[in-house]
Amino acid sequence: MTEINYWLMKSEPDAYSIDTLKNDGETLWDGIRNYQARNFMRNMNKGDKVFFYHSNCKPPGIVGLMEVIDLNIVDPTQFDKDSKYFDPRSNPESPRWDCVKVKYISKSDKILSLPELKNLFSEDELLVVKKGNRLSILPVKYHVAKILLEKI
DNA sequence: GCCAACGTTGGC
DNA sequence: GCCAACGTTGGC
Repeated sequence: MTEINYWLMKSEPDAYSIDTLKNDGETLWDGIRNYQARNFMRNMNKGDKVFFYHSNCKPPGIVGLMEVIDLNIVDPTQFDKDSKYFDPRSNPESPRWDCVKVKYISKSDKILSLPELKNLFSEDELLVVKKGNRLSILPVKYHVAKILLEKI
């Protein structure tokens, strides 16, 4: 019996938006080049739910929900010289970066904006409301996730 | 192992 | 555009 956990993953809508995911159906969450964020992905299980967060836009906030459907996938962009995520220090024998595959579940009727999230949760409850937090993948506590699921 | 310089993220 | 936060790099 594998535990279902909850996460939040950020993407700039100009780069990859909830609408793009809705259209694609599923996608590889590649291009993560931060060890902490990568390690969170390594802790994911199939069936985990992920809140999709639009960052670096107005307003930033949660815009939908997705689900983890595949694990431990070698990130192909690290070997692609034409990719902005190319990593010359990674090699195929021991890939440095991996990722998960997610599928679209739902898009919110209305964005749950960062100011609203700050009203609902403290920094300790939900890391994304913490000032200066740059991590693009964050765990979400169960009791927080339950509240979020009712609001998106 | 320390730390200064530098780069990136992302809200405002 | 500014800047706070903080990860990464490289010299020593």
